[in-house]
Amino acid sequence: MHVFWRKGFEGASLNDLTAAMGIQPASLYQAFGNKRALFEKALARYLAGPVAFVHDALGEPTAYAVADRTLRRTAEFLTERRSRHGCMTIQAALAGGVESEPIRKKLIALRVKGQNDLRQRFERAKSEGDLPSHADAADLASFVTAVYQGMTVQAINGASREDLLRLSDTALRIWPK
Amino acid sequence: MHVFWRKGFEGASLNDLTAAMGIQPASLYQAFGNKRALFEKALARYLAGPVAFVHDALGEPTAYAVADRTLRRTAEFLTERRSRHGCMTIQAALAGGVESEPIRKKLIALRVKGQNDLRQRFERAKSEGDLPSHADAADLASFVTAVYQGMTVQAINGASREDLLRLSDTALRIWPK
DNA sequence: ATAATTCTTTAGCGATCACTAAATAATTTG
DNA sequence: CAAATTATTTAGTGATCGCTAAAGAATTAT
Repeated sequence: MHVFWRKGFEGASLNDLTAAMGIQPASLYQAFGNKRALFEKALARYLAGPVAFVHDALGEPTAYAVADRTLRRTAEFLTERRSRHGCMTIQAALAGGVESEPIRKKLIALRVKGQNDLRQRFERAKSEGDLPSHADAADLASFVTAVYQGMTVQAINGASREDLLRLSDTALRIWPK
Repeated sequence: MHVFWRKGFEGASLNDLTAAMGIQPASLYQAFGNKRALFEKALARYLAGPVAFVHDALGEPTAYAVADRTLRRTAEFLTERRSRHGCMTIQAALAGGVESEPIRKKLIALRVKGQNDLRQRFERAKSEGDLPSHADAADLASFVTAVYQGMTVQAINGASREDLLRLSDTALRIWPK
């Protein structure tokens, strides 16, 4: 997971992977089938572990709390030592050759799903009167997601935790009252 | 430029490049030296052409107009057919192996510079009374940049021009008056 | 026109890519 | 315990990677 996280799908060679796992190529293939299947296992582990907070944040009581918690935790997460090189779902395969296209499509679906989850949560917030009726759930979801994604790039650029937390605060100033 | 733009630095093979240019590998090396030098030429052309509007927008008379123009033109740019696969400065080399590290560093420097240019423009706006004194130029620059970067990811995800223009509008609601 | 120079092609370099057959070692089963 | 199964290592596969020497073709300079 860490090798794919740092180097991306194409950038992580089998040599990198087997060295990190302390096994030989044939063992890797016997256990996982191929590089893509291994990546998907690693991705599942990544989603269930390091970035589970994104899903957890949906449980906050209000839409604002959801957005606030998501962005704040993201800022903290991206400035942990292990994730200074960004978010795996974004940078593991943004661009690449044809052989990584299935991976790119999978990551796109994942990102779209995250944005949809947020939209649905905000729609619920509207029906609960927690967001004003003039607020647009899809727009807010797109916005929070964009800030989240921009944070990843800026973390790779070397931004500090304070930088990203301030970015989070700035972004939340748009919140409809 | 288009091959690197679509596939990234590592994802673009010499075969892809020579095929697109209609020449043989040895001609490419005689003309450019190596793959990295060719990438840097293509990157320079990209900056001077397709995304020159980012620099141009700094010439707008007010800070708000700068931000508005930047985000709006970005939304339009990212939904042109040729750039549906994102912005080259972001996705050409976010992650990768050690051999692409100089490219990644170059792109990081470029993104940081863009953010700095924006910050300086906003500082000028403060001194011109065009932004309130309580506004933080660095925070606004980080914010506009993050939205710009998030837009790129969402364009790759398949967002429509209307989606991105609404995102631009939503983001500008934070603007300090 | 001839010589010098530049560019392009042909052909192939060593290295690394993802991946695997066959043999060996370890473990589990009866 | 022996037999069957599973896992690991050894040693390599063909394909592709970025790149280049040498020869031929085109262009430029004299």
